[in-house]
Amino acid sequence: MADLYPLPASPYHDAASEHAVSEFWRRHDVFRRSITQRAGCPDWVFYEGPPTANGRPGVHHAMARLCKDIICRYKTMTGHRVLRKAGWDTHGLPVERSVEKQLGIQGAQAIQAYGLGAFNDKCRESVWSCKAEWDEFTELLGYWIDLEDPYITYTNDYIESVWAILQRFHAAGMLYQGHKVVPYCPVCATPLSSHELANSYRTVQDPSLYVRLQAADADESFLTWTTTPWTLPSNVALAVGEDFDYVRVRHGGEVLILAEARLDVLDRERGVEVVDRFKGRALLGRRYRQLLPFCRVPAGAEAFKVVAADFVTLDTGTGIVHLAPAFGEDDFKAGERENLAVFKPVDQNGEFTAEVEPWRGMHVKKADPLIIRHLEAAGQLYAQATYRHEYPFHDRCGNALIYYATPSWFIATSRMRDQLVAANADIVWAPPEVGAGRFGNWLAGNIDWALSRNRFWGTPLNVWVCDRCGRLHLPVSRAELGELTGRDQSGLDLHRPHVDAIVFSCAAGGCGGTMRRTPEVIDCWFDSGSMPFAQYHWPFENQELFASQYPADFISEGIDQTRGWFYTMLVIGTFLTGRSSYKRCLVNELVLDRQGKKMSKSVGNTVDPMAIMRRDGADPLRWYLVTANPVWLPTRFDEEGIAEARSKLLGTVENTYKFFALYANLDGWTPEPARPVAPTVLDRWVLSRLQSVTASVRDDLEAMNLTRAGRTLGAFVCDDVSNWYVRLCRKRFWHGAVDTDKHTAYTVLDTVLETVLRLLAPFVPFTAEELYRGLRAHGEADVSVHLQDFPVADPARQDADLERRMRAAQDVVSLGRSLRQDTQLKVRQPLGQLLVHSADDRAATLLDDPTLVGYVANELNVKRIGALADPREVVVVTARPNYRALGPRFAKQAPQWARVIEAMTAEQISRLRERGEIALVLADRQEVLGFAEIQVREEGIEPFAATSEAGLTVALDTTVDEVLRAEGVAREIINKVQNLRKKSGLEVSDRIRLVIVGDASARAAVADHAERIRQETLAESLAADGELPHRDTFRIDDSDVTIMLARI
RNA sequence: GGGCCUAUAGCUCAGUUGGUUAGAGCGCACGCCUGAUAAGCGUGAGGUCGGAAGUUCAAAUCUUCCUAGGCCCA
Repeated sequence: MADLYPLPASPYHDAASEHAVSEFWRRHDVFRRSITQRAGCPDWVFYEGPPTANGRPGVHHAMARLCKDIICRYKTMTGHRVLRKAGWDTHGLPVERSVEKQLGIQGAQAIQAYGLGAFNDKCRESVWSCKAEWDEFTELLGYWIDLEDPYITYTNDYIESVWAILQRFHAAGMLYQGHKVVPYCPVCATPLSSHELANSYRTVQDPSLYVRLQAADADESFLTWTTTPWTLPSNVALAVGEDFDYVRVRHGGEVLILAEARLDVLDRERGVEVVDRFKGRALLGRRYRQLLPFCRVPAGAEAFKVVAADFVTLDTGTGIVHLAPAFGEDDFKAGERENLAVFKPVDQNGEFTAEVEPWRGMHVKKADPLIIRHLEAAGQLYAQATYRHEYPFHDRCGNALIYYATPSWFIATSRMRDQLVAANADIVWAPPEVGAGRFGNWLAGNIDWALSRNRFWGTPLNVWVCDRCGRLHLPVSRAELGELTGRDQSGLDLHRPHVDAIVFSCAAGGCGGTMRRTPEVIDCWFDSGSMPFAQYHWPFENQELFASQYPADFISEGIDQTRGWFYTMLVIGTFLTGRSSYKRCLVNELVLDRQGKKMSKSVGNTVDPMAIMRRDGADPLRWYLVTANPVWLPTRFDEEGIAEARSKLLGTVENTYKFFALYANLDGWTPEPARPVAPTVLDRWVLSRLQSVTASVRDDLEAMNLTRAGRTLGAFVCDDVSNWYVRLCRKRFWHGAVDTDKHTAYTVLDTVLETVLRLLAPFVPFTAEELYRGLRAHGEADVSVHLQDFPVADPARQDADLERRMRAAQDVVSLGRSLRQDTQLKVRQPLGQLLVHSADDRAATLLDDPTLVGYVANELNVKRIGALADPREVVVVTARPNYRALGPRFAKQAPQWARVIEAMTAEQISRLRERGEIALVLADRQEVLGFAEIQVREEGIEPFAATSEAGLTVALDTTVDEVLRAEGVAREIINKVQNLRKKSGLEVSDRIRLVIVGDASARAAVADHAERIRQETLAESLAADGELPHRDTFRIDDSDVTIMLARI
């Protein structure tokens, strides 16, 4: 017959036991039912931030998904319907990259040559290259997400939603074309995104020029500095720091202007005479002559003047920075602000255009030496040297990148700044500083969103431009394209190159032009930020579903999403609905290696979560990641921590279940709610703790503090349930019939286990499920902990006073053990008495409770526990100041009063003890002090050993008289016999014959306790001499005792 | 260079509104239990709280600066 309460499948937690749980979930459709059974309940809306399936899942994904999973499972159990639609981010450069690698080609031209259609087809496949691994990852981790019906950003429906959103931005006048300075590879003729630059910096020597620019209105020159001579023909302004100090110096035969802090760059030998000193702001608006007069200033633009900029530093150069807006982002922004001309005499291959006549057709870097020579000849070069610095290179072709202004489409998000800041104020952030700090600062300094990418695999920018009148039109669907072109476009793939071929005539009256699509694709962050809308094909379908699922109650991602998904979600949601698309956001930090270094493939310190989960299962990893460190702090990943999670939490909870199952199976016990119970103080205590823990865990989960919730729960399971309750209750399960007390014990332990498993379910869903089913299924096929409600604390069962008393009992035990350790009196040696005292009522209430006293006496092996009426009897008392009370009362005098307290005599202390207060004098001042100001400490005197902690004093009578000694020896002998039995390979139930040979005192001890020795060692006979096969000799209480035994 | 975060025992982390005796787990040492046993329990050693200055009667805690690490952005 099968056990009523089956034991876990594996002796200890591993992947196999979890696999069985997974199978159960699949067979009984538990995930789906956990949602459908909450139909009609309030929605708790969750949005999945889409991962890309063409990279392998890493341990940081495990962290992020855990945060989502725990909250979603919790909310489901608290009676919400939590739809969890999966999503996949499928567009973007990483996908293109991997396909280029796979095809062995690189660069825009190579892709064009390969064929855009074929290339994008490859991208579409490549997106799923790691799909199988992701599926396994999701399954192994126990991450419950609806993979059947995910949103996929490359589908036509999704693209239509994105288009519809962008069209609205356009309709609101928020879309415009401008310029953006981007890192650019002139050899590959391709712009790079800034994150592609991350690892491409190298230290190089570049020319470093000091150049003089002749002032237009005086016989003096501005001295500037550059490491990119080729940008000098494009110079349109000089930037200074408004608040920096600048000087005019007579130097050789000339007058130069530069920052005072940079005077060192001048050649001292030519003489340096400072003739004037002023702030940078005095220079603003000054004009100078164009250095290399190749480019013309277009009408309406400014050029060749001094402007202010906050990026000017005094670390290098002259404090006067040369600006070429086409070739530097700072320069470009300053240029926009100051309405400066943009000279861009460099073509897309990085070669000078015809404007720069002397060097036209020459690659800019190659022209550097020629430019230097030219300046030298013209007397404009003050000095030259070389400069070592970091400069970016294209990691594909190895060529130096240049910063280069390219046309780009923007969304004018800076106009929404106030709205964005207001919407952010409504978001609950965990931890709060992310919202207030990093994210808030970023919003406050919001700049327009550069939306377009000159790439291939992405949502095409749905901007069609008339080639005659320049009018824009943004179609939003295949249907609209059909109308515009007069052809059925329902089968059209909304990707390049197919959409590139779509042209239609301009609708503007009498224009007659042709509208063609602008070639860019959209930043894939716009895709993912559109997901609240696009996942339901809004606004074309599912209006009601959308309305019920907007905004999200909860999202959770890594901190790296601050300016990624968190931002794009906020912008798009706020623009379309006036509010953020998410109400709460739980942020998780990176997972670092053991040394606190970032994990990276090249360093080889990555951790493979799959390998861990395939071996140990997911629950140890889950528990470790959540409880090791607050999820929003960087976690140093330590595999030993996983083993600890397994042995500590999972091992303990499983062991507690096994303990219960062992006896409940023997007794055939099942819950009988109607049968009367008689709870002991221990029962009431553990149930009270259970309520307190439940309340605390709920509070923490509501506040998205997963770590504290987990730690509270773990401490309860290990310390309170297993280590104290079960330990002290074991005997209740031993004796025969199921009487009221035994039934009560079963009922309480069953309740505690059942509740704990529901509390644990969101954190360790496999273990909780396996044990919960063991406890409750009884052959019913589809019982699942994940279909239950999350526990609610019952204040009626909470007893704060009892918890406090029990705490005191635990403290007394701990102090008593400490005393035994100090005095070398092992617990096996019985002692006569233990005395307890506390300034408050803890000792008294503890002593009033005979059950608690019994536990303590048993744990400490003492015959009697009593009150320590007058601590002076057994202890030396000292008074210690309590600064917490003294400080506010005496302020500066506090340390002096502290010294008065420390000097109190024994008489004074006992007077304080008796009356609760005492008058003390400092200088001429007399004050009445009480226990609030004075703490009394005790230390033992013979024969008592005493110690105190937190106002609780314990004194142990160390007297060992003949009776106690004999009992101690007897217990020692029992212990040795048991060890010898075990060593000799006997079964626990084997009966034995026993011979104990020792000196007179040992014989006396054995004689006194013969009955007990026989009973505990299962000895049929006990003799003082003889020969038996198994023997050993021990040193007990300073004499040799030989023990022999034989199995009967 | 800027913003945000972190630094406490050998390791991983707690430490409430400032209160003088800074805690836990692991590891280590010693010991206990042997009727939850491929388990369980206890005790102990170990810290000038990253560094420096300041505020205060009192600083791990508040302020400033510095150092190291992380994330994001230039």
